[in-house]
Amino acid sequence: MPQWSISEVARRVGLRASAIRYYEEIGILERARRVSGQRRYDETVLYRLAVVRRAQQAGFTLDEIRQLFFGFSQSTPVSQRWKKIAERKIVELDARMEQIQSMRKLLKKLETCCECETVERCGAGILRSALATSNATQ
Amino acid sequence: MPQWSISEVARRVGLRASAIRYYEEIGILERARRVSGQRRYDETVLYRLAVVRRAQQAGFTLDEIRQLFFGFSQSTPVSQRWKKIAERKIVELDARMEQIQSMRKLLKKLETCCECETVERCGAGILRSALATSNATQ
DNA sequence: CTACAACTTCAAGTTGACTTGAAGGCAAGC
DNA sequence: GCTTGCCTTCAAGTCAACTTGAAGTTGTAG
Repeated sequence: MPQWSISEVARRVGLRASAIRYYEEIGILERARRVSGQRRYDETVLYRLAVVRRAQQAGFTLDEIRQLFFGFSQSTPVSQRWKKIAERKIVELDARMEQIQSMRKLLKKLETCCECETVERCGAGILRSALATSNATQ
Repeated sequence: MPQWSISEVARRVGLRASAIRYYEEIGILERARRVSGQRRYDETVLYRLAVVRRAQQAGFTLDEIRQLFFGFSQSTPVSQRWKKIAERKIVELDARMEQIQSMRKLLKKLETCCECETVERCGAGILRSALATSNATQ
């Protein structure tokens, strides 16, 4: 069983030690055990941080991450609460994907055609398509 | 030709007036003409703000938006510079899409199966898949 | 003339996710 | 015993993207 210091963990996952301390402070990581005052970690922290990173990349806030993944460890097993949050989040993710898709199209179009010193024209297109697909977001 | 006040524009696009002033301040919007000190807009501002919103939803910072869309209006027509930024951005968007996909899968899996009081196990899965698909991001 | 709503500018505050800095603790090497 | 390096805590700073507040201006309605 390896016992890593905070800076070793930081190096392994590509974070700063300060970020890991911060995660502990806000409850994303549980309080690490200490050896003469210093934090010691084993490999489970790597997995936990992998989940955190993925979730962040997908647009979750740290608060949401704590709720979704670490909010109710012992009490609730899978729970309705979790399911609801997850479902809502999946809808959000789908929306984000569409937005990104549409931005990608716009970039591609501007990249190839392009009478695009008039970004306003593209804006008109966006407005039209936004109206066309109904006003989905917000 | 309609001439809107700042709060009318704000209402139409779903922003606060303060946000529109801020956009002018940082150069996302060009300085609006004034009638006795007050800003007046026509419809082109709607298009511009539509582009801005879409870009934001796709994860662009205001700084990037200014560079990409409004950074070099008169000087460069479509320019290499633009193309490079756009290409880089498209790659980024693709990466974001994949991350979101993978998060979606994770949520779905946790939602349906689920021996998931051990989020760490899922973390192990993520780490494996991250290694599998080569360490793409950062 | 006064009141009022809607605007103006400018400075300072807010939120999320950290980082940086100060002041100090502990173990290893010389 | 002293220096060095890595660690600790706690408070304050940073950045983006705005928002809020204060103090003042303008045009209209009564």
